[in-house]
Amino acid sequence: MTRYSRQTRLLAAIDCIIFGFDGQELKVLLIHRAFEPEKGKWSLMGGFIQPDEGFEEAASRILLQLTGLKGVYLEQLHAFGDPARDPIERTVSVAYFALIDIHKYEKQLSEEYHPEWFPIGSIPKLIFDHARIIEMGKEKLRYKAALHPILFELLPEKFTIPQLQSLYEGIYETGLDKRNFSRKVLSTGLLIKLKDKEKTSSKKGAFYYKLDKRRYQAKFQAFLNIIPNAHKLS
Amino acid sequence: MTRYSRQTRLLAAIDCIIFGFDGQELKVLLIHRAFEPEKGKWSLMGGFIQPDEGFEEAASRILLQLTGLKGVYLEQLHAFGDPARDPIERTVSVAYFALIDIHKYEKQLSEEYHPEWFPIGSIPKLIFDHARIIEMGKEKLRYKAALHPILFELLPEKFTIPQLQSLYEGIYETGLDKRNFSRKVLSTGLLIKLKDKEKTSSKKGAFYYKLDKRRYQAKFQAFLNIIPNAHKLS
DNA sequence: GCAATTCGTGTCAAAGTAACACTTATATTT
DNA sequence: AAATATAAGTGTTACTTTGACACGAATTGC
Repeated sequence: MTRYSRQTRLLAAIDCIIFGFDGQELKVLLIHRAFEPEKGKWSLMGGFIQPDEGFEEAASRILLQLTGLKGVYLEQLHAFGDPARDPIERTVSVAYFALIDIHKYEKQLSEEYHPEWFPIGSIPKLIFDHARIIEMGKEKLRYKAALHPILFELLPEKFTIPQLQSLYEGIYETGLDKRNFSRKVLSTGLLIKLKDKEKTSSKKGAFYYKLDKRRYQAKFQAFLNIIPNAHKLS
Repeated sequence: MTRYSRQTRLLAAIDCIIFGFDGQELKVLLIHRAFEPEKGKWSLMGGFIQPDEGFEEAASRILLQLTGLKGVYLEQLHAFGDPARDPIERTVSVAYFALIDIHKYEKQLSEEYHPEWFPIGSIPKLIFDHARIIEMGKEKLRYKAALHPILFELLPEKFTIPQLQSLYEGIYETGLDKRNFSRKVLSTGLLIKLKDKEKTSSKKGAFYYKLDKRRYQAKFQAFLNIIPNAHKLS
């Protein structure tokens, strides 16, 4: 026996939602689709799964192609299998989302795709079901970030507490009390205070912190509860 | 343009983890695989995705085939894509998990598969990567049930609070204080007390409750936090 | 009518949460 | 050099939630 008989075979693709944070709002990196159909339209970065390539492997490859980045936070979001989602030929898509430091991304790498960052609230019209994929990705990011310290993946190695707070405020589109916020994040024990300050955004300057990577690994599953009333989230 | 050229096509299957609760422990329904390879070995219930069939649709079909049940709680768990997971031919699997009332399941329906319930702690050797799929399913169920009221799906329409508590204790393999437990579940406002009692398991008898379906829909996203120290879960 | 069993409930101390305002450090302006 | 403007950093208090803990109530079988 070498194959299963009388079964339909189909294409499998990976699509990546690439999230970044510019200091103000959550953004998504989109490309101009490189081939027909819908060539030139806005799309998530994606690609077909190659023979002998696993899903994570394919997702990393695609991410590397567009951003030049390796070792990035990458998580499977959902598999999309509507028979009509690609009009040319049935293609299932396994969607991943990646969290990257937006400053590490070098635009010039990928001339071919003319990528651009879009605020999560102003996504252009997208091909196929990519709008729905992004919607689900945004929800999962909010959900997960309310419980686990993953948003650090969107920041540079050194960051200030006000920057971290802006990030949470941007993701949840809400204001947070800075006294409560700082008390909570510091109480996790995940942050190490550095000696230098970030001075561009205030006269006084804010101390830099970095992640305590050992504890980050260990406490990853711990619930942060940064967001008051996280249970009211959709 | 009718097809994408130079891309490999592959098989796509659905596998279903069917969870049930017998009053003592969490169980999984397994079958004897019906065809080669590994014919007769223990396996999750599954099947190939048919042309023009979406994932949820396929998962429902497969569940119906084995259990005769419709309208069951069904959620996508994860897509598995290791190129070598099926030795015959590359097959990706989209795994779903279902929560059913174990008493509604009628064994005789599915002669073909010789299905059996196994306690989650005593799963036999399974084909392919099904052991890992179940492991992930168990974790996701625990994770999700700590935050959302999904375990009701495992109980009959009418149930008592002691039964509900046994369920939580079974899922989390822990003991719970009945005073605190009852206070918490009642405070959700999801339960409606009925006038009759369940009398088989105690002399005094325990009042039946049923779910308030309106509030269940509305509060589904609400965090229950039934499990003290849920953040210590793996 | 006595014993045995499981159901059902209340209190209290501790921890966690959310609301709230002022001082500090520094750069810029006058 | 003094005044001003700006964002950083910090502490207290009231309230809510949590977890630990024990006994009376209802019923059955002996």
